[in-house]
Amino acid sequence: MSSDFTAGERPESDLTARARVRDAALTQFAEHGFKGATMRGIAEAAGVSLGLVQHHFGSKDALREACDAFVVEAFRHRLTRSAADGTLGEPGFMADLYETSGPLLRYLARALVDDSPAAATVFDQLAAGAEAFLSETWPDRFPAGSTAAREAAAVMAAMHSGTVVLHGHLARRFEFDPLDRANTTRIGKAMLDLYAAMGEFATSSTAERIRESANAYDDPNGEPR
Amino acid sequence: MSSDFTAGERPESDLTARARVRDAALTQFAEHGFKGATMRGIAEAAGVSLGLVQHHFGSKDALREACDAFVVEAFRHRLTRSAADGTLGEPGFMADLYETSGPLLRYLARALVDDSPAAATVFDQLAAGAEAFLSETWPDRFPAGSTAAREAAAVMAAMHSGTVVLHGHLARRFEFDPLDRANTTRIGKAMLDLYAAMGEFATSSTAERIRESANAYDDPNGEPR
DNA sequence: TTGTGAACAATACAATTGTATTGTCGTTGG
DNA sequence: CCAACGACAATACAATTGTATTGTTCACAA
Repeated sequence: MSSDFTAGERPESDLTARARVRDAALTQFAEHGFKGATMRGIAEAAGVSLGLVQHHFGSKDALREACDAFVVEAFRHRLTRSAADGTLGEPGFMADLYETSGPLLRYLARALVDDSPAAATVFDQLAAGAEAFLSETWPDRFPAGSTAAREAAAVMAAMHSGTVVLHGHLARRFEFDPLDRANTTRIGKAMLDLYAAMGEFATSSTAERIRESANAYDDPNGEPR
Repeated sequence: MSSDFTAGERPESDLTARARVRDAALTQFAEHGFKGATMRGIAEAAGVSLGLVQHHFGSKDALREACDAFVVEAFRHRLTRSAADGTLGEPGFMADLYETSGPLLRYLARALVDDSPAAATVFDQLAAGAEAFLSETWPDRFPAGSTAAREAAAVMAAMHSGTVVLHGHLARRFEFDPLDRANTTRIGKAMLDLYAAMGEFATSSTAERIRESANAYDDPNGEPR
């Protein structure tokens, strides 16, 4: 509640010990995974004793739940705000997120592949936001509540999350320091270029052939429903 | 070398014990992560003793390296083949991959976020394939060897990998069993629909405004170089 | 003042886990 | 025939790790 983890620089010392432990846990979980992170490692990173970590959170599972709740709340804030001004569908949204709250996103990336319930919640919110964006922008193609909108939004959420979860590999290919700011906008621009090109591909005859072969796979008899 | 892990059904019993241990390790590592998986769990899943796992692979790290090498080789095969017939850029490629070699992909998904060297190799091959696809399809927009091609390809690799790494969440939103075949094609079709729509967005005036604001961020002075 | 409880630390303990050691059995090469 | 070697198993061992226990300090209310 009272951590400025999401806002750029943090004093690191004026935080309550409990908040410092939670922040350290977020980083350790993100870096080594839930199993890989240790209570003692978290305590050391937070500059407190092992006993204090237990005193405030009880168990390792409870600590994870606290981290999950914190991340869910932080992203809910962020997502509702971006959904309000309609920037959620923009390709730069994810890159921007990574800039302002790196540790949070790295934790979320881990949680997404460990499929913790918190990650599912955030992903669902992301997909819901994407669905709203698609339905508002193209009401004809993605009617609100349609499965077309729902499925396209899910894919959009997965693909855009991919640029976050795989941010390390992306950075290696871009040849810049993954922690360096002012470089994440290049990812957003590359996404726009890619979308522009692949948009043509998706409406080409080649793509149409792919769609048909996919239909044939879904329905081998080729009969109309 | 002699495992048909990548080909649909596997007899599970006519494999050499060493291969069965490797296959079990792939599944266990994919399911619980490297730290979370245990030697004893792998031995039990393979139906052998703990001692045999050590006898064949020496240590847990060596076992991971063996898994890495196997996965890299399997994907190299698959990618070079798909690059040959030009299907690598098609949105259904990833979904198709998931169908035919699910355990392999789940292992790769874990490796990608644990950033093992093997995952980096596969991702680089994926990005290289995507770059070739882009440069061949749009030589004007993505000239071979240009940074535009390189960066767009990296983003494409990350986004498409996202549909694999986050396949569990995708399946939850699609409301079908992630292990069920004949459903992954719907992901490919949704990707085409999304690309078609976002392609228009990427060429809209809104996107152009985004590009400009990104440029301003890169170069606050706005001065020409 | 006193005592009550929270913040914080140090230690003890049992379970897990990777690895080393030792042993058995079947095959194979001389 | 037998020695050697690899496949395979059982056990032992030390290190790590989560958690329980106990103790200390200090603020604050009665």
